[in-house]
Amino acid sequence: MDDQTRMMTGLTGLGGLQQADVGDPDAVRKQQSLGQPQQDIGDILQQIMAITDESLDEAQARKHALNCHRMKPALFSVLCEIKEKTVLSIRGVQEEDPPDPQIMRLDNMLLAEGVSGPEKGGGSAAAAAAAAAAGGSPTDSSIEHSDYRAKLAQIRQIYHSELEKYEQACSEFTNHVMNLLREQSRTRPISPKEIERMVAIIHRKFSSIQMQLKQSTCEAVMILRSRFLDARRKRRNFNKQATEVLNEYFYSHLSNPYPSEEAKEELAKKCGITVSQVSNWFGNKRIRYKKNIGKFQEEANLYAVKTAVDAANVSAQASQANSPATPNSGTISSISLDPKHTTTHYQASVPLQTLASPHKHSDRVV
DNA sequence: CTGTATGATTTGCG
DNA sequence: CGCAAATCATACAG
Repeated sequence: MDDQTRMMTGLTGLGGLQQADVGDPDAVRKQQSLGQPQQDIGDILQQIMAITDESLDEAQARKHALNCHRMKPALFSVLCEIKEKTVLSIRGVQEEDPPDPQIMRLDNMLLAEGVSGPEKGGGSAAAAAAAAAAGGSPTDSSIEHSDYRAKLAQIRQIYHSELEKYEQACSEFTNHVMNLLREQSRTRPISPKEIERMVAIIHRKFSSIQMQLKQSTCEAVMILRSRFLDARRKRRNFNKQATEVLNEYFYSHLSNPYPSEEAKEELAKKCGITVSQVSNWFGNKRIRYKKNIGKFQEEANLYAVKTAVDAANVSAQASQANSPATPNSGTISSISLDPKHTTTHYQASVPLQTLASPHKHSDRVV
């Protein structure tokens, strides 16, 4: 590597150890017997350089010979020292670790989508995460579309298994490299810092791979999401019975067609739809009714009759013929918009009718 | 294919 | 956050 050559030149430069009689294998023995350290060192270095050109067996033998050389420990320590310095300087130069904003964004998104969060956290966790992530995704907390969930779960599973795979591969590889380096450190000067650096490099590489994984997971989620939204736009009409139930409620509460949360839940259950669908329905219904009451006249009469029949069935309280007040009794109405009108009286303060229509109580009175 | 009905979404307000 | 209003995009009837 780069370090190695630098180290070598550094060393030779340091000691001025260039030798004339290089390349002669027999030189070692001659020099050894002569006991000239400088020559020794130069020669040893030369031999080290030459090792790559030798056959494996020869190289092995040479290596062993060098290892047993009496100068070896000293030379080794010098090399280590130099290496330490170079590695340190390299480290100093290229050590910067800014928390990548890109990866942070990906993390946040995955968390918000409930992909990387706690297992099967459910809508609440996802919503909370979304809220925390400030992204403010319009996550409907009551998404019950199992398709979407199933696919999201699938993505999550793939994501996690891949992540695990990478993590495992990373640690395996790191271990491998560390073992290798440790092994080599007996014959080659390797400082702990260098190992550390190597590990850091490996981790960086692997985390970049992980980022790619996160990126593509995000993309998959986005695609799924958009497709899901499209699918939601591909609406299906509610079945007849559901609209009937809804209409019944609407027209029997025409004076105050704002079902409470509980009422919505009940309606949703009865109709086999979600609470937000109930809310949508009432929102649409109110606005459309108000916009063109005439158009709904027939419908209104129809359900008014229905309600009247029901009311008659339930109780013979003729005293309040005016108010069809729901079977579940009046506790709810006080919650909604107009606290003032709790004091019995007529339903004069009706938002719908006040806004739109010349008061036509007649249709409601049956 | 066209017009209407209708569920869902967006926008803006309090 | 719940609602009104406007709007979108499809379903459905003719």
